[in-house]
Amino acid sequence: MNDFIEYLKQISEKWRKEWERAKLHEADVDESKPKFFITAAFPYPNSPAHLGHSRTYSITDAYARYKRMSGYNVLFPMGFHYTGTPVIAMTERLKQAFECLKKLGFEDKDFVEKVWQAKGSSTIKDGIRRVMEAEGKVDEECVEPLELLVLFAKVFELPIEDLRKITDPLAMANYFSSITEESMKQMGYMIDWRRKFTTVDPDFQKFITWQFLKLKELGYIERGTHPVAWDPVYNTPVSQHDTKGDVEPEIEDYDVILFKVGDLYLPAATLRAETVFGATNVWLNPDVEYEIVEVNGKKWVLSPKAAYKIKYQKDDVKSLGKISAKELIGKMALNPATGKEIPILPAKFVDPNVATGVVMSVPAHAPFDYVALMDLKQDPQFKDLVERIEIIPVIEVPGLEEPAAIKVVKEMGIKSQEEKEKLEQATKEVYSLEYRKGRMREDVIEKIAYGKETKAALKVLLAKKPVPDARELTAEWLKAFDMGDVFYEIKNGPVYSRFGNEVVVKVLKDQWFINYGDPEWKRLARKALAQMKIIPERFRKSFEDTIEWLQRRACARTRGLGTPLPWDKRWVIESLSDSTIYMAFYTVDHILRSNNVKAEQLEPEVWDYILLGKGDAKALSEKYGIPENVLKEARRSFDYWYPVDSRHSGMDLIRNHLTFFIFNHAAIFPEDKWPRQIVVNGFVTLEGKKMSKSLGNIIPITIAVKKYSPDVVRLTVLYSAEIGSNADVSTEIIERVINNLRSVKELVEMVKGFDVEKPESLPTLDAWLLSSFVRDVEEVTKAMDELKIREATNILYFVTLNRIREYLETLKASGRELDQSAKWVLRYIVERWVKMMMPFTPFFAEEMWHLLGKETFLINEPWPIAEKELLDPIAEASKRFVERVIEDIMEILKVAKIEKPKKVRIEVAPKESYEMLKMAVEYIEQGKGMREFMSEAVKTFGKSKAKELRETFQRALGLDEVTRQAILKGGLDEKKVLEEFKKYIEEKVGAPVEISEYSGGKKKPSAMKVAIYVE
RNA sequence: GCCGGGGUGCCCGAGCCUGGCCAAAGGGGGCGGGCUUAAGACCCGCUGGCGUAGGCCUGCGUGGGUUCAAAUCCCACCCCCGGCACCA
Repeated sequence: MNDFIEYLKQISEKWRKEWERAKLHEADVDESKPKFFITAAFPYPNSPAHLGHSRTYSITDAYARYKRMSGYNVLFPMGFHYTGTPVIAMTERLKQAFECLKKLGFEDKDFVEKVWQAKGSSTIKDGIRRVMEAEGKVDEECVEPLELLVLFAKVFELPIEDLRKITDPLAMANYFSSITEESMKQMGYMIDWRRKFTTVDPDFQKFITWQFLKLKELGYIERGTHPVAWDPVYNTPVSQHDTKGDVEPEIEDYDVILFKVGDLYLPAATLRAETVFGATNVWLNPDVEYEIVEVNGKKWVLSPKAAYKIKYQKDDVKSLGKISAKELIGKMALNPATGKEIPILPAKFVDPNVATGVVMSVPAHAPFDYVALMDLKQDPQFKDLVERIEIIPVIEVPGLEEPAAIKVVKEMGIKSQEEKEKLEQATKEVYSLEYRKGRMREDVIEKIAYGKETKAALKVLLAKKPVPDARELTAEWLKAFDMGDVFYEIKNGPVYSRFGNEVVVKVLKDQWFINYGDPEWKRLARKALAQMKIIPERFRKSFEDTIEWLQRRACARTRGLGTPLPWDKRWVIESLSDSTIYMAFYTVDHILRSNNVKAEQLEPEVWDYILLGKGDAKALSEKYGIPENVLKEARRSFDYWYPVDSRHSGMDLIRNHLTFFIFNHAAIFPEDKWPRQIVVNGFVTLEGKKMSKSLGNIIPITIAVKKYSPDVVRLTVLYSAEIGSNADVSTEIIERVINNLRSVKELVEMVKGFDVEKPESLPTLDAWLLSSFVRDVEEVTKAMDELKIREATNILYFVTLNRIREYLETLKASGRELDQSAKWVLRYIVERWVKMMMPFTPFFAEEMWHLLGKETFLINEPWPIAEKELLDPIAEASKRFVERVIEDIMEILKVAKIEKPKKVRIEVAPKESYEMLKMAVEYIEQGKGMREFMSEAVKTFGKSKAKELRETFQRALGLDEVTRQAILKGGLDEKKVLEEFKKYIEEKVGAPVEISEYSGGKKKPSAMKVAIYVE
């Protein structure tokens, strides 16, 4: 096995050189051919590319190669995404790692080795902790940065000397992009590397500048106040690609309701403002030292965490000191909604880390509150207070007598607030029930302490209203008289930025946004999507939902590499915003660069000309000093290659990048330049497990290639799963792939010397093989058109291979040699078969092609055509028929317990039986039923045959399509076929076989169903 | 609750779009045999039940339906997974 892998690696290096020398992957404008522009999402060079990347790129490449062989002029380019936090955060962590080593006095290589040993089968972090403990140098802050160092050194096998050199972003990006580029070349991707660029190249930045000026001109850029997820240390907004674990931070707004106590306010945070009418008390966590903070001129009591968070959300926040919860508990607070005084009580379930750390208590509708109150009844200090509390139901649900919270708590048998899990489940139930079916009770309003006018107004607004409406109204009403406010919280928190800091919500005053919420823009995006092909189609809905869901999106950062915002250079355009139409850049950059066009010359007007065809080349040439022909060539190139015909990426990018891609194209380009197709693929898992940094089970492409060869890696990821689902790479599949490639090679070596004329006619066996192969060609082609790559590879590397093996075995068992016919058929098939392997295992296919004596580059050969005239349903049906006869004989032997048969006699049906069957098939093919068939057939064959006719029709119904075709074409001469395969049958059955016409025995054969006698 | 995916034999997993070569590909595991001093690798056979003649029965989440014929099409339901909504 190792020898074979060595062989595969060797041929891959050989052909890589040959291809590069021949500039085989460079694509230029060629008006004589239809073009196909295919792109895959470019990577962030913050680590070397791994198997997960290789899936997207291998799919893209296989498709590119298929299209090229199908007659298209195919352009497949690649670049590198240097922008933003992904790269910079990695350098920060690496820097920290080296500082940690120094601080803790570890020697780098020695440390890494020790960790790797200590790790065992657990996580890298555990390994680090073990080593730290063993050496008595524990520093939790250092665990994470050091994890990265170990990952790079051991999993990615990068020399530590190299790592020391790449602690600034540009150096790191350059280093990893060159490794990734090399691995892509090793994998044989058909990339036109002349067009490579990075997102910090000056000319690219000018292109992005143009794009943003366009967006601004169109009114899609806004400046405004908006809550954003924020790294409080690095002072920069964060989104999915800026967080650890790529979590999109979600912002949730709590309504804050101010309960007055003396000159202080308790800001209770709630998601259910409408229940304030049923608030019976306010909860504080008795163990927390609260802080008094001045917000908008009022003194709010907040948990320490909330006091910290609110500084990012409000102006003029002043800390005024501390107050322990105990000082407030027992006092009365004013419920602003009802005008009634309610007590402040202690509750441990109140989490000071969530929202304000102050909660209002609505026992009728919140299980936590209800249970906490019941608990308090046991407390002598609060017993009296609690017993005076009257539970006030605010919401009614049809069919429910009791308030929902109480009912659910009773049903679930919850006894104390310690039963957190149960309570959370109860809460879920109550809320979803009341949200969907609940309405505000009329009597709620009666109980409030305000005057007639207020009551009347509230009654009109709230009584009998559905919960969602009432919620909004209540919150608005409270805000209107300064008793309500908003507090933002990270909903899926805690979320950490890539720098390692806990993300907070910041209300940004002058942030720049792209407004994907613009209705006109949304309309264009919908239209663009509607015209686009989405593969697999079932993801279309996700795109539609994302288009609807997208709103304003912060598009600038204060940190990281990238293009400054053209009108406000303090900001850098963030990574998901500068990568939406960059495919256009590939169509022209090598032209501009090879003609020495400088970034300074690439002013917006120039881009207007190149990308939109606006303006006059001659005038622009004079103005900016770019030769006119260069401008024209760039314009022509863009116009030729654009739009993008197929865009490839992983499915995690649907909700951001891919949808932004649609939006931005729709905004900037005319309709005929909108993308044509998006192809989305799933992830790669290893032996059923997600690849993860912490486990260190990531396989970089470079290492996989070293271990298994490029073709094996490619075929494995391509074959593992169909495009839309996750692909599991396992040694099991890898081994099968290797074995099959080896078998293919053996066949090619056998066939390479076959050089014979096409024979006059083919034996049935050969005609069967040939015909089946033609069907394979047809199916593989169809599968590739639909990007069913698993299906295509399955047919080629497994089905076809097995059939050829079967053919050879049958040939041998029939006592035939590799005669002219066999040689011709095998040669015919193997040549085309090898061709079709080009998209999936290009190096291997190329080598096989040349083994066959060919001298052209296979990628320049046309994709095989399924030659329909070679289809032979009679041969296919005959082969099946023979197999069926053998099966039947074996079955008889088994059932009759005959171990060593002396002789097998087969009798075939008389002609008449065939005529009946043919007639039956004709009727079935015309969609006619048994009744029609019988009435006509009885006339032809006579009434005495009625029973046989009925049976024939039944049998015909069960026949497969190919056999039916064969019968319509005249059917098979069963006797002849059996004679032809006699030796083979004898070999299989282990006894001499005798074939004859029906001789009137007790078993009556019929068409396609022989009579068998075993002696 | 909404949207999407899924439930297949001891296990994994294809098939379902386009109904019939489907007792259901391919693996894995198990059993038996070959090769070998032996193990491993490799090769062959068996692996739902019954059956002394190629047959019958049961079967692809559950229950119905369409059809000459359903794993495949339609309806309803149950369960699992992902996303969203919702939830102190």
